[in-house]
Amino acid sequence: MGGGCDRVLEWEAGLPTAAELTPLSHQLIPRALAAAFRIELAGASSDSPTSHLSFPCDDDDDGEEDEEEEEGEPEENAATRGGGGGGGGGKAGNKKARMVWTAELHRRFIDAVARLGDRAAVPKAIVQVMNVEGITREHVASHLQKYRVYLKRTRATNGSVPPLMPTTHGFTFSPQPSSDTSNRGG
DNA sequence: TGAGAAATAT
DNA sequence: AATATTTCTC
Repeated sequence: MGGGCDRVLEWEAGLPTAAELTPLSHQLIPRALAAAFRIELAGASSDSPTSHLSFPCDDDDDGEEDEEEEEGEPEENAATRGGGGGGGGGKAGNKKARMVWTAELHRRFIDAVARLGDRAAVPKAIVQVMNVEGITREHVASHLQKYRVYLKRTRATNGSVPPLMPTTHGFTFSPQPSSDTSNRGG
């Protein structure tokens, strides 16, 4: 089964292009880091303009237990999906619904945080580098808490055993920032 | 205004 | 339990 340690960022193609990163480099990201991206992106010259991920929102007014799915919209998690995702039929203009943090969304989140670094891993920046449609600062802010709490928990108990997350999402992210790791300087 | 954390609500 | 919302502080 292929697999093993697949740290291959397949969604790498969905990363924001230089044009989108440029505005970020204004002050959010250290120039050295931003510059590194430019090099990568420049050399990659990948297609995929911008894959917009969106959450499978289902408006449910009364929301207490019991929920039925009538719409013909198959619950398609953006996860395990390359770009297609909501681009196909999902039309924007969704209402507010509970955000479903799929593994894919997590990846964007984790990766965004990793790229920015503890220094700039703020909701505002994360939201931007994730480039997920419909996501808000509050969304990531809320999850950021969970994420941080999770880290604290794992670190507090033991700094190396719990590779798995007690959730259905599976927070399996490697401590490795990435191959580029251009955080040099200083 | 924006982020971080805790409490709190659904 | 997971996510959202609110409250408070910096």
